Amino acid sequence: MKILSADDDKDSLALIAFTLSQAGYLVVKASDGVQALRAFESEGPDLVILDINMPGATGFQVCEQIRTKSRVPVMMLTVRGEEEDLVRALELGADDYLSKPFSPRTLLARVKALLRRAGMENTAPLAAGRIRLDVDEHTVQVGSNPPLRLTKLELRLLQMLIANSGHTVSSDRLLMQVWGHKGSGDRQLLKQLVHRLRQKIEVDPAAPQMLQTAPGAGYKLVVD
Amino acid sequence: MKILSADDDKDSLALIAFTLSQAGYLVVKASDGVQALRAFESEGPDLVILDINMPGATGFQVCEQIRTKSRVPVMMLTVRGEEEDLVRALELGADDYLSKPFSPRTLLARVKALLRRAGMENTAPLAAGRIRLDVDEHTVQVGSNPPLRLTKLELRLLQMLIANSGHTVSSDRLLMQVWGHKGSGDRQLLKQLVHRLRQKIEVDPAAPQMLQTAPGAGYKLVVD
DNA sequence: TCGACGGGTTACAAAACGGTTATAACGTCA
DNA sequence: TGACGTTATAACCGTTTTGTAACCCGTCGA
Repeated sequence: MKILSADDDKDSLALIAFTLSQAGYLVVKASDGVQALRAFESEGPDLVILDINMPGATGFQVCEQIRTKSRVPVMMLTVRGEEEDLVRALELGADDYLSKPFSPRTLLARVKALLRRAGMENTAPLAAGRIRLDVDEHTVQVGSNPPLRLTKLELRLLQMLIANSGHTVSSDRLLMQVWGHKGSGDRQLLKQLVHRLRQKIEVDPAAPQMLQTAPGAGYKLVVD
Repeated sequence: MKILSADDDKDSLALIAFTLSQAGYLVVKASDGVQALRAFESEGPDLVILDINMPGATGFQVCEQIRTKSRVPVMMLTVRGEEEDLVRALELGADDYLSKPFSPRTLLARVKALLRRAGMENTAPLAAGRIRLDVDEHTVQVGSNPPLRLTKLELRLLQMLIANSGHTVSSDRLLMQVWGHKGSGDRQLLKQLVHRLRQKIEVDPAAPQMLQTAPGAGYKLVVD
């Protein structure tokens, strides 16, 4: 498990790196925003920890950049009392925050919780019932039918539904997970994507068996 | 979702209650530590917000008491610059803190984050007597009957009634909780919604057993 | 006895929702 | 560049949900 930590305060960075290393994580360090972005590109970490106040590019900018291309969990470090910063961070798509100063124990607990929530810890068995998903190939296989190619968005949607198979996932959450933060509120996008996905995976797209609608709530994947 | 807020500063308490109510939470108020503990016992809130400086019993004491019997998320309110307080609060088992003064937006963001972290956001198995509510699916199950689909408003109403099951909830309170500020004063909306909900969940909608009227006051959910 | 009031019921209109289709914008790759 | 697959935006339709108004019918006090 690889974690990218960016902070311009050497001591703080060292403490974070030490704590996480002790816990068995591989830590990549960056001491400013530009470095952080470069490291993000080259290392492809599973989680990112960003200090808000950094030279080069602020944590906000880095977070925003990362969110344009990835949904990797992001934790922001704020200084105590700067609530405005915090709100902005969450709005930019950060998944959690931690106020300095914090204890190593707290940091570790939060990191673990984030990884668990993102479903990173257990290599997500991307299958449910008769549906098997191949993320690398961008394909699904339903039953013993030949595999179908999926687009990026279709794949992500199906991924979310499979991860919660049997339970309804709210439209808002799907919007958030599939499109990132910007998509929130846009019903049409989801409507369309669901429609296209149904055309591909349902036997009779007009009477969906697997990708069912939960009126007023969202959608759910029904497996036998 | 029920939140207990304790603060001896009337203005502060009112602001918190208003903000959270607007966001759809059910708020229980307390203006000192003793009240807070009593309310905690009787209401069983899903989250507790405690001001540190309170007469009766300080936020510390209340937090400590709560922690002896519950793992409910606790947020502490501190005044800026009192670092020792903060550390002590976290040591006593508080999950988060907020420095006064704070913006409503900030409060809401933190509360949501806390509930999310506690896994309360949608998995709350809301139930009272023979009634079980599935917020994700937008369904109720009465006894062993097949689950019924509820609309958004019906769900919210039932949620409020279940959260206070056995006690009468005033019409004004329901109006506020279900529709937000705009609905205040409009009895007809509530009348209608109650009627529709009764049609769905009551065996004989003309003689309601569960969703009873408290004449001149409001409605209450009666469970065996 | 009357009439105002609160609550229940009925009926209908307005708005929101979900599915569908069409079309435009965008990105990629030959 | 142009063709293609993908994604975004808009319009339309039928259905469900919600809002609004009217009426009914008890109770209660003048």
